[in-house]
Parts: sequence; C-alpha cells; structure tokens
Amino acid sequence: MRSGGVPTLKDVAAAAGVSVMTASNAVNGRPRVAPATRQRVLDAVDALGYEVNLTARRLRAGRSGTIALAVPRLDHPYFGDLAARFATALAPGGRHLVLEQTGASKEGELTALSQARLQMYDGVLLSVVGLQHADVDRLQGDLPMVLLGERPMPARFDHVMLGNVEGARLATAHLLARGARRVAVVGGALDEEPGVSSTRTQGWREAHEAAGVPVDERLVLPAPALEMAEGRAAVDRALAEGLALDAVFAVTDQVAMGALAALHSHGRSVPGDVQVVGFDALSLGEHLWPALTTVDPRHDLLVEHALRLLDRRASGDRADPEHLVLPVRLLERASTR
Amino acid sequence: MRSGGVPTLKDVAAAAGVSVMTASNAVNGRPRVAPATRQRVLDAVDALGYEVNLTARRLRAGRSGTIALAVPRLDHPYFGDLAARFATALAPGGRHLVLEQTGASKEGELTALSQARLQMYDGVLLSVVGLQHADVDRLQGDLPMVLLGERPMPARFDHVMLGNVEGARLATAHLLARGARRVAVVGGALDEEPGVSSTRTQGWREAHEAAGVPVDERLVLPAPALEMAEGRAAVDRALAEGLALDAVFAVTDQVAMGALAALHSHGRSVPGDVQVVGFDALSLGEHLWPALTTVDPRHDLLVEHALRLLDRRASGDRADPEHLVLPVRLLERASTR
DNA sequence: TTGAAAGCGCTAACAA
DNA sequence: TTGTTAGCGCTTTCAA
Repeated sequence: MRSGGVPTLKDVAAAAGVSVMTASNAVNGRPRVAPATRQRVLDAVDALGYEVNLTARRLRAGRSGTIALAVPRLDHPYFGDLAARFATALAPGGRHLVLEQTGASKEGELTALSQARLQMYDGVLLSVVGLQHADVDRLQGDLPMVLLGERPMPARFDHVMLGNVEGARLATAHLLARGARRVAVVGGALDEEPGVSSTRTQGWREAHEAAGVPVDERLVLPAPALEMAEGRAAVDRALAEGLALDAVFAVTDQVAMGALAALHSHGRSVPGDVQVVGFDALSLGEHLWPALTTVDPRHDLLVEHALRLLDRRASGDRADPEHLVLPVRLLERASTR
Repeated sequence: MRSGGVPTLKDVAAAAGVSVMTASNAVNGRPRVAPATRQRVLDAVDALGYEVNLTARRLRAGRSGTIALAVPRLDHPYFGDLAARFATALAPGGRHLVLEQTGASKEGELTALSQARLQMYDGVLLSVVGLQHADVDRLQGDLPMVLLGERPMPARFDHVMLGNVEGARLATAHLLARGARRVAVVGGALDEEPGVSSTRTQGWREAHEAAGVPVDERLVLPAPALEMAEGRAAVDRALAEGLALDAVFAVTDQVAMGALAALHSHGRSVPGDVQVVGFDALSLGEHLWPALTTVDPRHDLLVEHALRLLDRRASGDRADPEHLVLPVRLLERASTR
C-alpha cells in the first residue's frame, strides 16, 4: 500500500497471496472462489480496512450505485421531503441517493445540468421546475433519466407529472362548494409560461367555469419564486388595496403559509373570514394553526413510478417513454369550513 | 465515437487531427498549445458536443470539482438552508455541492459514511449530528474533511461548532430578563449523551444559575428527533398535565413551531401568557404569527470557516486541526416581550 | 509545441 | 478455481 494512502485491491491481493482478480471475485461475492481463499481475502480486507474505490468501479463497470435527484433549490422543504422519500425507497436495494442543485434556467445557473455531472450517476431523477425544454434537450447519451414535474419537455424521456390542473381544480371547487365566491390564487400566473403557477391557475379557472362562478383576474396574485415571503407580501398588498376576497387558493403550501401570516396580521380569521387551501401536503401544514387544507401530490406514487421507470431504462429496456400524470386528492383540514 | 455513446477526448483528438494529449491541453486551457491548434480542438468539441468524463478525471487526477455535504436528514429545513448556502459559496470557484444523507448512528443507517462513498469527492463537510465518535474515527486516508456541529469527535479533524451552550444561555437569559420564571426547554435532554438537546439544555441551566432562578427539571420536555410533531405533543402533554410554564425555550425552530401550535390549541396567547424562543433562525420563523424570536447560529460564519478549513487541507496543509466555536446572537421578534 | 507511454483502480472476457 | 490480459477516459511525465 502506498504509504499514507488508502489500500487498494492490489494490496488486499498481496496480503492474501492471490491475484487481484481473485480478490475482486471474493470481495464481490462472486461464485467460483474456494471458501478458504475467500476467507483469506476477507481477512485481508478486514486487516487493511479496504473499501472499493467507487470511482474506478464506475469507470470500468459503468455503475456506482448512486442515483441523483436534481432539483432547482435545496432550501425548499418540498424537495427535501421528496428527496427523503427517494432515499428511503432506494436504500433496500443497496442504492444511494445524492441531491444535486440545478438552479433555474433563467438565471443561467445550470451547473448541475451538464452531461459531465450527470454521467457520474447510474441514473438521474430530474425535477424540471424552472428548466426549459432546450436545457433538457441538450442532454445526449443513454443515461437513465426520469423527468419529474409538469412542463413541456422532450418526449423521448420518461416523465412523471403531478396532477397540477386537477389538484387546483379540486382545491378551488372545494372552496366554491363551501360558499366562497372571491377566491384569490396566490402564486398564480396568467402568462403562458408553463409551470407550477400557470397550470395550477388553469385549474382554478376551470373550477370556476364548472361552477358557473365568474373569474376575476385581479384575484391572481403572483409570487414568482413561490416563497413564503412573496405569498405574504402579495396578500398584504391585496388586502391593503381593498381587494375583496373570501378564500385563498395558494399554489404551494409555502405560499399558503405566507398568506396565513398576512391574513392574521390584517385581523382576518381563518376559516371564518377567509378560507385557505394549499398544495403539496408538506408535513408542517398539519401543525399550523389552523391546520392547512391542502392538495396531496401523492409523492408516494411519484417515487414508485419514477423508480420503476428508471430501473426499466437501467436494465436496457428500449420501450417507448411513458408520460404519466398522477392522481391527486384533497386533504381537508381546519383552514376550510 | 462508439455509436450511441458519449464522445470522448479520443474522438475530439481524431476530429481535430491531433493527439489525445494535445486535445486535453487545449480543452483545459493549458499553455503551450498553438492558437490555431487550440481552435481546431475547440471546434471539434463543439461539433461533437464533448464534455469531460469526471469519473475518469477523478480516477486519474484525483479531483472532480465536487464537494459533499453529508447530513443526517434531507427533510429538515435546517439542512436545506445550510446546503443552499454552501452551494452558493462554492459556485464562484467553479465547484459544486452535492448533498448526502448519512442517517443516524443508532439506526445503523450510515450508508453515506463509508470511505468508499466519501472518496468520490474532493472534500467532505460532515454534519456530525446523530453520529458517534467511533463512526467518524473509522474514516482513514487523507480526504479533506471538516466536521460541523457540536459533539465530541476525533481531534484530528478540523471541526466547526455552533455556539450551542452560549446560544441557549442567551435565549433563556432573555426570557428570564423579560419576567419569565417557569421556562420549559422543549426538545431538551438531561442525559449525558452529547448533542444538540443536551448542550442546549446545559445553556438553559446555566442561564438559570446566573440569574439565581431555581431550575425545575420537570420543565425539560424531550423531543428526540427534534420534529415539529414531537414539540407539539410534548407541550400538549405538559399543559394537559397542568405543568405551570410562562415561557418556552425550544431547542430548534422546528420544535418551536410545534410548541406554538400546542400553545395555540390550548388557548395560551404568545407572548402574553407564554413567551417563546427558538434556535436556528430558519427563514420561516420570520413569517409566523407571532414572528419567532430565535438564536441565529450564524450560518454565514459557519460556511466561511468550514470552506476555509477545507481548502487549507485540500492544498496539502498539514497544520494542526482547528476546533472553532462560532459566536451566536439573538434575533428578537414578536414571540417574546 | 506536440505526442507516446504509463497508469489511476477496477472488472469483463478469456486462458490456464 | 485461479490468473492473465486488456482497457474504461483521462492526465502526468518525459521525450521528440
């Protein structure tokens, strides 16, 4: 072993008095190694504290046991929750998740979205929030990859989408059924730019049409980065300007929390004066006061399908890509009547 | 180029009519390449869509430009916030952060904490929350590594600690100065097991001693995983059992949110009946109702010092390891008087 | 200024 | 059952 360095398979082989190949076979539990030989190798492994060099294994064998989840932001609880679910689902198979930050396309911070980076993994789960069609289309090669989230993307990739429109429709219909007539959509967007804001605003609009309630576009309150502070500021401003509203559909739970803060500081009671629904079913919504009614995006199904599709590609399956839209459901809690 | 595969440097060299070595020199901007040659190589790079294989580079050159932040949980906002800060700080240097989940020692989920995994990175920032001295002591080799968080750990590593005791003392002293006499420490622990709970409980105790207020150990309300639900349940139970308290020092903001929920459901006003202080300065605390007074753990300083120490090791410096304790400060907001 | 050779640590394929 | 050969894609060294 090179002094000061980490022991290699060569060191193990030398210590056990076998060839490097036999050491490899023994270490990896491959058959056709005599029990006595195997034991000598494993003893040497213990004695030296050998662990495989995953970089070398990946270069040679093309696998490292690592799957990447690439998300636009590391500091949104939504992605942390999702990452924890994927990590848990991968663990039994001996695989391992790492979280990569892609940044958003507009800001030109796509460091993680290069062939070079993604090639380090056995597979990539790519959240396409904030990405453009072209960003993803640049990706070549046959890296197993599954796209997550609702945005128009190259059809050659497997793609699991949340029921954004359907969830927004459910949430808004629930508010309208509970008597609301002035439902603000906080974090909404009227533009054509596809994404969370616009698709969920679309569901809000459809629910109004289905209920025969006219839509007032002044009730669309933007919160571009979908942060709590923006949701709070948007509702603050609307109330200060005297905009009439008796309900809030927040396009994410984070934005909903901001809305709740604003309503509270203006003395509006929830759900008495204003009913509130969020989207994402973050665990913290359950413990707010009042507990937040929200749309469950079914991350359980997302994880299940995404890994199924990823494994299918990893096993060399060349079937046509699947484009799934998951079902959603409403979790009724105390912030609506 | 192997059909269907990703182009390699060999493909670029062939296309440009130079040797692989010259292509490498040109691509990496090394000197001693004739301008015309360099241009031909770069043209070939563009034409083929070549990107360096980071696995091969790491195996040969020992660097990949990737730093890992290993944390016990991906779904605690605390770590997401910290990760985002590290990612931002690394970006200007062209380096890249990935987030690894270590799990907690007790549950035997230390998948990420193997030599093998960590060796894939140029450096590792290891949050030692939930880890044992022995887990970390197993790590050999000269991988640049900085430990984060207050726990007894092998002294041979650089180690940046938060001012846990000092922060808890500040928070508790603030409550006592504002008239509180029955300060519950939610998420606290009386045992000797070192960690967030016990060190912050220690600060709570010291503040009482300094103020001459007797400590009542019944006011130590555990929340082992420091989750919101546990904080809520702990305070719920205490109030149901008639435990007298006029203030809460929650050892994390997450636990503080749970405490706020419990206080609210028991009709206790904050800060009127019960004052509340958290710890961590999570951004969501600013937007709660009331806004949460909290201890700022100075993540800005943590990031600055951790990267300084990491870079020092990466440059081969053999200086004695540093063991820093960061200063903290109290952010006074509306949940205290 | 350019290139040939060697090898990082590992494993697939084949030979003994 | 064990070992030999070759090479993954890159970069360091050294020669041309």
